[in-house]
Parts: sequence; structure tokens; C-alpha cells
Amino acid sequence: MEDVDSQLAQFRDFLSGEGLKLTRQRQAIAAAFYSSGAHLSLQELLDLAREREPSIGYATVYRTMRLMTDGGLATEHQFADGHARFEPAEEGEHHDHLICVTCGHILEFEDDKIEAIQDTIAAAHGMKVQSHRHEIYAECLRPECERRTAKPN
Amino acid sequence: MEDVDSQLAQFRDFLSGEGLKLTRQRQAIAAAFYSSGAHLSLQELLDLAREREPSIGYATVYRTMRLMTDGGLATEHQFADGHARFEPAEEGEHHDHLICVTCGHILEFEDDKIEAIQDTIAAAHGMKVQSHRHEIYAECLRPECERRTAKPN
DNA sequence: TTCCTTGCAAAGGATTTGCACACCC
DNA sequence: GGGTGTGCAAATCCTTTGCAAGGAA
Repeated sequence: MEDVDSQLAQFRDFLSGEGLKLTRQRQAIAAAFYSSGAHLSLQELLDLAREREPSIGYATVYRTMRLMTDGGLATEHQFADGHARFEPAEEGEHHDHLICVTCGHILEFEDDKIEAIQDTIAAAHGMKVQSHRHEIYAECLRPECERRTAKPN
Repeated sequence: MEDVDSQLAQFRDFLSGEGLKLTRQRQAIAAAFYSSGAHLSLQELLDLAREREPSIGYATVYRTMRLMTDGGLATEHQFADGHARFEPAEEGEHHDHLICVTCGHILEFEDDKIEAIQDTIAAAHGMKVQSHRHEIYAECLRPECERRTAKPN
């Protein structure tokens, strides 16, 4: 886990390495993306980025996140809520997600045994694992969770 | 695994039990659904159903599959291709999916060890598993697969 | 006859893209 | 200055719904 500043520096290096420009919009979006530890949707990123650059449009967030995803700086996930969510990609790191069905909070987990079993299952069918998606939807039993339940809708 | 006729009979029983009508359209859709062993999308179900009842509309397939899903006769999945796919639901049965990235063919798998580990992971976070989604995307190494690759697009 | 069903077409909701203008480098 | 980047609006893509006409029971 790196600090936000070095992540932003990485983003700038990525842009200049690709001959792309560092605009106010891209800075605002990247700052929002790296500052929040959460798995944000495009709309949430837009809302956060607008706190710094009010005129930013949805399409710019969309294109910036695509840029980062293609460039390997971000990873995109489609959870059960049906829209894309992004998280910073970390070199050589892999994890899956544990999602609270009550408050929507997303935790990460990693389990070597599961990974190994997946390889075995695929091999049994003459296949080689390329990627996978594994999400556990669970109910949080702790009281803190219930409090977070208070949603607008 | 039951034969198609008894599955269709189950569907008819379900309809009459709910006070719903058995229309030509519903018969055609259910027949298409149960006859194909695959995980079909709404469009694919529509195409198949139209072979029997050419005038069927997309909305009817949508509503029929919703009916079956709500009634517990079908299960809906959202795989990486982004649209809903359906499979017959079997009593008390659970499985996950192994998907070939080359031809898109979907196999089913089930692993008690993985299920158990999931419970452990959730418990470690004070959570109780409610459901999960686990898809393995793999490359088929057998030549038969490549042949199936010849897609229209 | 009664109400459930259907097909069409339009509404949603999220994601993508075209285009003229704005702005980094 | 030149070519990239942006914002808006419109186009997609799939899903969902409203409504008048059709059809099972």
C-alpha cells in the first residue's frame, strides 16, 4: 500500500510516458481515485472530482478511468449492483471481494487454497485458468454495520 | 437431471398453481429453455422460441423468464459478457461456472472445500455468507474448442 | 365474459462516442 | 501552434414498462 502522493506521481509518469497530457481534470480524478480507499463507481468518482474541479463531465471520468485501466493503474469490477467500480491496481497483487449485503461495504480477501483448487478444477476439464471472479455476499453481524444502513433510498 | 417433458410438466403445474395461463408463447419459451442444455440469454431464447412461434416478442421472453426466476424454476446469472443468462434451477442444488474464454462454452462445477473456506473467510470478518458468485475463466486446450471459435463476428 | 397476456414502442439506466471548442506542451 | 483533451449531447445496448388489442379458462 503506497501513499497517495507516490500513486499520483506514478500516474503522472504514466501519462508523460505515453505522451499524454496532465490536465486539471485528470489530476482531480486521479486524486479522488487514490484518496478514497473505496471501490468507487464512475458517478462517485465524478462527484468527488467535482469537489476540486466543478466543471468536470462524466465522459471525462469515464475516459480517464479507461485510460488507467488500460494502462494497468486501475482495475475494474462489476459487482452485483450492476455498475463498474474501480480500485487501484497493485503490481502482482490479486484479491477477491467480500461484500456486505446490508451496507454494501467491500472488503478484500485472498486465499491460496481456493486459487489452487481452481487450477485443479480447470485442469480436470483440460483447461487452464486465465482469470476468475469470486465475490462473497455476506451479512455483517456487527452493530456498526446496521448504522451504516441508513441510506437515502 | 430430469427430462424435458417432466420439466415442462412442472412448468405447467407452476402456472396453474399460480392461476396463470399456459399460452402458446410460454410453451415455446419453456420448451426452448429446457431443451437446450446451455446457459441462454434472452435474445438466444427469443431466437429459439421463434422457431416454434415466430411472432413472439422480446418482452414476452423477458417476462416469462422473470416469472420462472421468481417462481424458482430458473436461475439468472450475469457473466462477464454483461447480459443475463438463464439456467434451469434444480432443487437444493448449487454450482459455480467454468467458462471458456475462447468459445464461451460454460461448464458447471461444485467444490465443498471452496464453500467451506468461504464460510471461514466471512466468519473471520464477523460476517455470515448469504450467497456468492464464483466464475473461473479459462482457456480450453483441446482442439475441439478451437473449432467452435468460428463465430459470425 | 373476464382478466391475464402479448407485442409494440417507448422509457430507463449505464456506458460509449462524435464533434466543436479549449487547453497542455 | 498543433494535436490532445474536454464537455455536451446524442447514440448504443440491454432491460423494463405502458398500453391497447388478443386470447385462455
